[in-house]
Amino acid sequence: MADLPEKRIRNIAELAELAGVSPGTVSRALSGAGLISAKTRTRIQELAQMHGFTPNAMARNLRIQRTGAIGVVIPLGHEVGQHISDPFFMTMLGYLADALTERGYDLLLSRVIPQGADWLDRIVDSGRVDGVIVIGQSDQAETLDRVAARYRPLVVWGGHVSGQVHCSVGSDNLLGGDIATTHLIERGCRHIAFFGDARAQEIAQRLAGCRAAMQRAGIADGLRIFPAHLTADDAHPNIAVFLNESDARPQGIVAVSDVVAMSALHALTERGIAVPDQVRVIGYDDLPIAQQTVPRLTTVRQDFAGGAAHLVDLLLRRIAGEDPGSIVMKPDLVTRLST
Amino acid sequence: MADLPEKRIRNIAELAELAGVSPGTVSRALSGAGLISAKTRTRIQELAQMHGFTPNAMARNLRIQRTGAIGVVIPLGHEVGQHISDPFFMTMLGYLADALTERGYDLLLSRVIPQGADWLDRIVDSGRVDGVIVIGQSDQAETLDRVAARYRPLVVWGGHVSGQVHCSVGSDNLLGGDIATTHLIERGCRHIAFFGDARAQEIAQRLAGCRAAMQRAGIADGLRIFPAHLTADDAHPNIAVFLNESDARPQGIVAVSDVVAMSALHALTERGIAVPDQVRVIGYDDLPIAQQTVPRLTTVRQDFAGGAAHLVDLLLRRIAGEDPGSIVMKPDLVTRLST
DNA sequence: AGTTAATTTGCAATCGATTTCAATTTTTAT
DNA sequence: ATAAAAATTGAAATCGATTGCAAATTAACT
Repeated sequence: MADLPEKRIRNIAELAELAGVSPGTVSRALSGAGLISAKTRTRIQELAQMHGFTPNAMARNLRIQRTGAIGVVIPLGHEVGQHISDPFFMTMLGYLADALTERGYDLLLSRVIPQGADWLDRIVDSGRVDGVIVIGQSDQAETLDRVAARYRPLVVWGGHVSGQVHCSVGSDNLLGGDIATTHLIERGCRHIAFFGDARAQEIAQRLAGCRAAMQRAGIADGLRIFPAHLTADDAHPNIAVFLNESDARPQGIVAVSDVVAMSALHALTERGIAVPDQVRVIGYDDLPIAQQTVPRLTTVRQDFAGGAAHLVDLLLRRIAGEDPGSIVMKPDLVTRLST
Repeated sequence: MADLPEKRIRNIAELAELAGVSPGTVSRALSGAGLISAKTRTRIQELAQMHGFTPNAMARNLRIQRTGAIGVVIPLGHEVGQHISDPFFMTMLGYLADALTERGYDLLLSRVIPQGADWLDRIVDSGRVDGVIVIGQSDQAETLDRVAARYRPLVVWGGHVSGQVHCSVGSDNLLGGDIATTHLIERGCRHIAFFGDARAQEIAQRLAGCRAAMQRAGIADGLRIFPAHLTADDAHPNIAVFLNESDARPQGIVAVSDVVAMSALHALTERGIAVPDQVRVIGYDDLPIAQQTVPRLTTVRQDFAGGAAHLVDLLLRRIAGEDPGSIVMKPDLVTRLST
């Protein structure tokens, strides 16, 4: 009777029959803890293993009323119609996937173009996830606040503003913008260009930090703003146009991300403008690519690993019924060769 | 009776009671098609909308025996212990997410370090997905074949070898390696270095193409191989070491990805070696960053958008019971300034 | 109007695992 | 050896939506 083609076990009841016990006992044996004798437990577990049987996840989910999955949402926001190729998302997603897997959750990915009022409601009410992490606030602060008011297991990667309803984890963007700008000022820049689309909340905060630093240095009117988009393909030509138009070329550029900074570096190099000698460039994020640019990029570092861990931690605590507040982390300056 | 705080509708039965019909009727009304009169259908749909009711997805899944989710697996393979920051994955993931969403499926993301024999079995048998897409074969061809033999809704992004059991979509890596190498040869290179870890199947194929091209040109012994890892952070220092050690500096570098090419560019630039004048560099993939390097990167283009569409298409056809074969796409040469 | 055909609707079984409560077995103590 | 306590096991209800079949309603046709 060695290994005849035994018929496949499809559910707990069949395994129970095979083992000569009740379905309830099999359930207890396979679901880890529970009141059951050690011998039957191991006997049934071995039987299950031998038949390659795994209890049906859907039935389990229905019964215990949880899906075991967390929705991770990447809103394309003000970038409508563009593909996100930013390594930022992959970096964040990677850390989140690790943190969630470690806690026994699956990751359900949604990329959405937030339009209409109910893009987030649809995800939250889908009944397919136990909680939702939104990566980036984009220009959707109201929507986030509205949904957060009625749906508790929701956390957002992004900045914090006073009075905000939703729970967020992110670095201090105001401080980050300030750090970047102050660094350029210390390097002697008095005309500075800010590259970034301030419609997104986090970016507006960085711009505010930038303004504050300029003001403090008494050179508030040395600031020019260029609303660069975030995608690499898009940023570059626009930046080229900007550098051509620009009557007074800036001495320093505060870029809203490493990707935008990279575009700027590229546009500058192409024109034969030396970095950092003629123009200094500072990025934001400190993604792996920041070490690969020529020259290597000075940037404001965000702790993604820590941030992802916090996101997951806060979310699980919210699922458990607690009500933890937002977290604001301090960004660091990483000095390399572009300034 | 305007909008009193009506008690929340939790399931189809409650809605049915409220509407004065049976649960079955409500189900038919909400699930689109079915035998039901137009009036009751709209009446019940409006009622549902007004109460913000969505039928429970888990119960539905259990009953109709499908999850509505597709598992997308990123195996870290021979890159054990490293974080994948390669924009390649985000690019692919983005296209897949779009294609799946369009077809009404969710995307369940898993990043796994393939170890032990059953990493893929666990995902496939989890009962949480209706099918699985694996991004990249890494060095796991046997595992993929073994699982594919028993689990039909499985497709893999990667190369095709004759006799392969699993269904794959990818570009012709042999041809791609050949194209890249031939291009360098045409530019006058006779000493060529291949940067890539040939333990991964796809990369081994590219290397074979590279060899073939060298052979054809009668310069088979001008090839040196450097097993660069794929992650940007890792590649660079190793490449630096290689360039130092290398007794005879290559005239051309075939990099296994744009990210590795970028590292090579960086290492070369840092040493003051001019690209393309002293060393020519060609990448692979044609990711957005290939246009952002200095100098802009010549590369072998893979059609990710088309590939993702094919992956999803083949998978859904397999789920439907068909048995479509693998797809091999032709890669293109994109000539820019690094060669 | 009367009869048959065509639509709608309701009833109840079903998907598969979990879990309460009661019944049974085993263990412990006297 | 016997009673009481503790530990296992089984029976059956439950999670919430779907769907085959039968009943009831409406439409169609002569």
